[in-house]
Amino acid sequence: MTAVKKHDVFQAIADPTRREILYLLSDQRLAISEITSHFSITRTAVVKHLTILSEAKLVSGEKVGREKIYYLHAEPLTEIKDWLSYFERFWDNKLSMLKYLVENEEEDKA
Amino acid sequence: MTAVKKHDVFQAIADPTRREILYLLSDQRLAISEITSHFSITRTAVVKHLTILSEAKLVSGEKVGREKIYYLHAEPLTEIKDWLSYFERFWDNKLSMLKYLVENEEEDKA
DNA sequence: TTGACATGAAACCTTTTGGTGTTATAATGA
DNA sequence: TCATTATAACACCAAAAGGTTTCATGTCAA
Repeated sequence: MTAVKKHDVFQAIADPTRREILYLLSDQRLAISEITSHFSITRTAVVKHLTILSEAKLVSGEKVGREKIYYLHAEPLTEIKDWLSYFERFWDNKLSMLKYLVENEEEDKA
Repeated sequence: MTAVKKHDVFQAIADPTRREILYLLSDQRLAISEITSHFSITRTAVVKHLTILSEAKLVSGEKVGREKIYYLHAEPLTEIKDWLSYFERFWDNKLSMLKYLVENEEEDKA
């Protein structure tokens, strides 16, 4: 898919297959063929998804014998969490927002 | 880009321009041309980004006179927050994880 | 009514995505 | 040693992403 460093963590989680891979690796370390067995796509396609996840530093692979074992590295997801935190006030403060609107409405009446 | 409903919220936030648009709209409602003035891309490209954001229900547009005013609708971002919450244990529990590892190491020594 | 402004819509272009298939190489196990 | 297993490394492909340009249409303000 790609050669150099390109994909960031936002792009990495954009694909449902990649999100599923992250979920699989949250429980256990898995070889490429084991990951592939969970999907209906080819091993080659899985490897490309793993490459993108690697570029985003979300997974790492380690060669063990003839297998390559992948494992989760969740820390980069904090970047998304941080980005999200800015927008949290727009749903967390729904009640205070409503309160504010009601108060202003009463001022209009007065 | 697309006609029918296709893009989900994960795809919508994958693009940095779209994330910037969401940020712009968090302060104020803006017309298409006003949004465009913040970027170095054409109005047409901005409209396509707005369409994708609309499909993900993250923004809505309202025609006012000859302008089309867009505004933020942040609630769908909770889907990302919820997804993220599953992985939070992998960075929040770093200290407990370390504690666990140290304890196991001592057991190995014994 | 006439421009200037704001948008809509279509056609087109290039690069990236998400897949496939094939071939080659390395480790395993009987 | 030999067939099997697990990957790596390519080449190839259709469709989607992200842009652009061009032209048409609706609206506001004189």
